[in-house]
Amino acid sequence: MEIAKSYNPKEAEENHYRIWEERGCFAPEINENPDARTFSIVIPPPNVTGNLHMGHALQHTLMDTLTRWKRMQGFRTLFLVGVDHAGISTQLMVTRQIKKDEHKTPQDLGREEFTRRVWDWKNKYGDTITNQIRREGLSADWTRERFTMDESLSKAVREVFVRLYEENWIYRGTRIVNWCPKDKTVLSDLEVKEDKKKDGKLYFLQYPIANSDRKITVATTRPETMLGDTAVAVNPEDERYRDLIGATIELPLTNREIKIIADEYVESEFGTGAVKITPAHDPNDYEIGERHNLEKLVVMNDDATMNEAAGADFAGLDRYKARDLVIEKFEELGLLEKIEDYEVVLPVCERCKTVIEPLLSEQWFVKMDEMRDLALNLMREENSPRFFPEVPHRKVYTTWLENLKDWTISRQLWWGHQIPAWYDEAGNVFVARTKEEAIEKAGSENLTQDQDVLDTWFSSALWSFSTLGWNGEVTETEDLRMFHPTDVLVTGRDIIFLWVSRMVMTALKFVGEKPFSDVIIHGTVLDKNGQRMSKTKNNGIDPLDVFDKYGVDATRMTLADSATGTDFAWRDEKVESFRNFANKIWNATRFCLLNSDGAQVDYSYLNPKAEAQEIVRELKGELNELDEEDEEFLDKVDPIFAKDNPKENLSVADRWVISRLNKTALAVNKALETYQFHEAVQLLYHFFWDDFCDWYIELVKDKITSEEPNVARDAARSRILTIIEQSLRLLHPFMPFLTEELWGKLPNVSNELHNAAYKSAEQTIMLADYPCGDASLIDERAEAEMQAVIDLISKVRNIRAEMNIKPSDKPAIHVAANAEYQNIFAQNEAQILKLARAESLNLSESLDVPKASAKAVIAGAEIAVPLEGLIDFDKEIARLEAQLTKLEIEATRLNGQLGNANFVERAPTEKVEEIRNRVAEIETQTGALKLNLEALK
RNA sequence: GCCGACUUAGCUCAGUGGUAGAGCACUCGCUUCACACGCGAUAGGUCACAAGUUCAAAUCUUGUAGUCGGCACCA
Repeated sequence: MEIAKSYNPKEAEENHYRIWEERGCFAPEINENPDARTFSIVIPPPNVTGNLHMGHALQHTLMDTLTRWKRMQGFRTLFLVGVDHAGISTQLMVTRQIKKDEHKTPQDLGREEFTRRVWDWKNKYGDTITNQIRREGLSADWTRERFTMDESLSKAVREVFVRLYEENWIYRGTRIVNWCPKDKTVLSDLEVKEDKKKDGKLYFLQYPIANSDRKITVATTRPETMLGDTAVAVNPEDERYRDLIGATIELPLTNREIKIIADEYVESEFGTGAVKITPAHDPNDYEIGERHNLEKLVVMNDDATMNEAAGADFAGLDRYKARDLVIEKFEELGLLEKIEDYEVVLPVCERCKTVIEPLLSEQWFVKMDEMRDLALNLMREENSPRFFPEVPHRKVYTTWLENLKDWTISRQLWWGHQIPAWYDEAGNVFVARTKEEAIEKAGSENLTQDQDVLDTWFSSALWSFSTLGWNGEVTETEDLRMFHPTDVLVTGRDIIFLWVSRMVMTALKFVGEKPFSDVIIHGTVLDKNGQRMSKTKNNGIDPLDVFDKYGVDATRMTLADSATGTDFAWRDEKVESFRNFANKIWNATRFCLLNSDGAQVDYSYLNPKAEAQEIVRELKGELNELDEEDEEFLDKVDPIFAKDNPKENLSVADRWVISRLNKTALAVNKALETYQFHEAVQLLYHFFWDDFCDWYIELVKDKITSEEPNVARDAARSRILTIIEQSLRLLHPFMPFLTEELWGKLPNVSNELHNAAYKSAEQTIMLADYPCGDASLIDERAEAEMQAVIDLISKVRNIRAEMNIKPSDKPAIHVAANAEYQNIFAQNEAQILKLARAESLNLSESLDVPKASAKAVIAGAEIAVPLEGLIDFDKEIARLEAQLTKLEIEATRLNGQLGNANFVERAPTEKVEEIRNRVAEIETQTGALKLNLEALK
């Protein structure tokens, strides 16, 4: 067989994905079992404008690993993918492009033409990220791919809006909102981030009191807003100002007069204890304004320039120019008391980083109190969703819900779901699913639709069920019945509020059930210095580059190897080690294939009992009353499993590796059940590399490379191939491409190895049965015996290395042990001689060797390697003393424990017994070492 | 201000009451017929610090220091 010397990921990645998709392997319909349990997962929809980043790669790896694992277990799986329309980002991107190409603004084109252009852009470039997702190997059902602007999903959005409005859970109102003057749209609280500015200033402005020569000083970080002041507030308890309450201020730079009012909100200790109140430009001032019936004077335009209400001197000025001018004028008037340096925290737009302007405006809101209670009750009553890791996310989630404010859902954009509200000429609002319905409600055809669109997250909130066909008109579909609630959501911390919580609320409200059972919150991939990756820092690592350099499988392993929920610093060395692992798997398989004549993949080489059970099943048809015909039945089975049957005739090493394999399979499944991906990765890595490659292959190498065909050789070859086949299946959810590539090269693999649900599908490892591990094949005795052999070989190798014995020199090995251990070593003599590179193995009850021997002790045996003329006595003494010291330190500690009456009395008896045994073992070994040392001195 | 997490080998990280682990890097030795992306053998840690609970603490409790995150406030 031709097989390359090293693994080339590119070829495998290009071929297999296309084939899997073409054959429909990703679609749940591939599962033929009508009673199959289902497993479903929906992707957190990335932005249609987006590019794949490491966070996606991590998230997608975890989702796909779970999906592939469940699929192999025979679940009817759905991994649903799609993208969202990313209102602001997409509109900005297309706006920029039109400006560049045609020197036009969206307004020049008009709404209809502009949205057409956005669709053009989407159709042309919108599949960038989905193609990148294919590259990752995600086993997603592309026939069910969704987009938040799809007709049915849009219909769902309108339906939800109308119903919430009808129940008064959506309302329109005038509030202080977060306004981005660059994007010219309102933003929800969650889309506003903070930016610390060390070089901020606090300005102290003096306001003259009317009919008096007194002044009151207010402190502010935004002097320009004083043009919109409609009061100054002080704390009613503040002695300094008590007599001024109710006094009139002649507001400088304006010809307005404002009052001094008293409000508990003001903290006397802060600043001057007097606060200028600008109800139209500050959320707290707005509250005070409401309490005191203050005028709400808007002095800014939507682009953060001052408007006419700010006065002729200021109208048209940018907010920062206006600030300078206000200060200049105050200085001229002698009313600028001082300017202090002050660290300010500015709210900025998450996307464009422009400083947010709090602005009084009319918007649509979702009232969150009842919505919130739906989610809180679900958590209280069913502890759902379950967060992984539970700490801290469960608490963060519930605390956030408890303090939730109403959600601003309108956006001043053209790209998105236009709000289904129409106005008649009198300004009356009619919320309806369609214009026709609105006309009917209004009794008039002269209606104009609300110009705004809905927050993208409003449509994402419906993702778990709108993607499965729910749109208000259609509320029951086969997909909903089968796949909703989904099983697990995998997402990042930053999206718990924006998306996770809102999906919970809307699913409960509209489908009457939770959207998912479990939520995995994965960690953040940091750069190698532990810094967050960001465009501004330009320290991002492009997953596509990593795929090119190390392969997709190695990248997936690297990502899956991070502890669930924990941030980790990206290290190229780590991907490299998994690239090496992939190559190791490739070469181990290659080696076995180069020696595979006469061999076949056959699970009964690992588990003869399974074959016996299979025969039992087959014979059951003939032997209806099995119990009564035991003797006759056993006669039929026994000859097949006679002692000379190669499937039955297992060596210690065979039983050892089979035990290790099954322990690994059991533990991997257990780890995946609790989303401990890194645990599974570590188990597979160490089983395959350490147990299987470093020991088992080496132990059976002579046998399987034998030129001469015989039953024992072919059995060994079959066994090793079968272990590889099992390992590839175990690894497949993590390393889909490599495992598929190799699996297809093994002799006698076919769709017969598929899970029962996929028997008639074309052969592929992704539909093979996932090994669940067989506890009955765990053989502790074989593991203990094999450990003794490994220890013996390791000690001899150690002696060889320390004593600088040339590889070509083959010393004799003398071992003193009891009959049981002698027997174990005798059974493995050939392997011991080969792996320790020794001439002979001499077993006896006690050692009788020349003084010039290197010695070692292991549990149950003493080892000596005679090294006439080769031994360096000083070095040997140092070696033995090092071993002795190690053991004595341990003995001191353990004897200390045993000497403690409280320990012996209170610790569990097994523990005490264990330590006594260990002390006895150490005594034997130290005794031997001391005698050896004596002999050398 | 409130809540929370983290601190373990040179680096990146596992490890929730019973002998401190991995990968990488380091040191030494190997062109051993699958693999130098390899094989073999070493070395390396007061588990941040302090007190407490316990027969027993990296692990539980409290405090301290440092790092980071979320929320709130920010005149």
